[in-house]
Amino acid sequence: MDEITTAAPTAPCDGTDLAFDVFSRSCPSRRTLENVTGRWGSLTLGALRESSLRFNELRRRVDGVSEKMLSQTLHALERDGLVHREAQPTNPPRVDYELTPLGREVADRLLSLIHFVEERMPAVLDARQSYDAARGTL
Amino acid sequence: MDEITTAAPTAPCDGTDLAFDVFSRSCPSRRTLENVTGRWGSLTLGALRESSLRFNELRRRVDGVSEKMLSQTLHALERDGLVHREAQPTNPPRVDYELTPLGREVADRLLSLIHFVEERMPAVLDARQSYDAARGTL
DNA sequence: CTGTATCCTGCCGGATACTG
DNA sequence: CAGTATCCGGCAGGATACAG
Repeated sequence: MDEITTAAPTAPCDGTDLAFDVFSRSCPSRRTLENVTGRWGSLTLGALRESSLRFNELRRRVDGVSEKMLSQTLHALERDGLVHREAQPTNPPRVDYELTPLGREVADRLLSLIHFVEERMPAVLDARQSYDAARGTL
Repeated sequence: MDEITTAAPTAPCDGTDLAFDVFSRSCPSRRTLENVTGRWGSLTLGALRESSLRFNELRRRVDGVSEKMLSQTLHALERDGLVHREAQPTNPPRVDYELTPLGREVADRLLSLIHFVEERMPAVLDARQSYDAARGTL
């Protein structure tokens, strides 16, 4: 079933008292951070912050995601307690995905970042031009 | 040189007036978001927010990153105008990396997310146990 | 509609060696 | 120290087919 099993070896983290320091390899928080900030995780959480959505609504909103990756992403986020899956046993089946309270707090911080990046894209694009121009004339 | 050249095809984004909507494929902001939130990008920005660092200091701080990936990550972030590279022509060479003002604003939002995730890891770990337990008994 | 199972490929990224 | 060049294995992830 192609899991994203975390499999922290034995030690949760380093011997420090910063219990979940994401900077150390083999700390479970790093994996969660990757689930959250990853290519599809960030967009999925962002989309769900706006409203709860069904599977195919999500697929359309997160432009470019495949069925497989969306399914995988949702499972990982559900497992981490950030997304709640609400299945209605109707026919045809209807499944809604919504953020948990914890997921909402994560998504808020994520969206703050996302919106900031979108807002400042002109500056980023300028920086790229300067950088590429400087490179070109070397 | 194994670039991370963005190469937006022609259209910057979708035909919408949301100029840089990260949710649409082939919008440059999505690539920048990936540079920022990616596996190594997020940790690199997080580390540099605390203090400016030299190449090998960064390598040690961002536990697990290879020379190649750190180099690549730094180039991408520098190109996007988030990181400034200060090389001193001494011998042995000394190069310091520091955030630009824009990079600092991005890193602040990123660290808000990172710290929140670290802080809530116990809840995440609990959620995982419940999820896995429920799966196991199916 | 909401997914899972399978196959297959590209490229991510680690290891290693080398340069200034 | 601060990187670049090269090789190459593994896995992310897309396409497709199928199931409930």
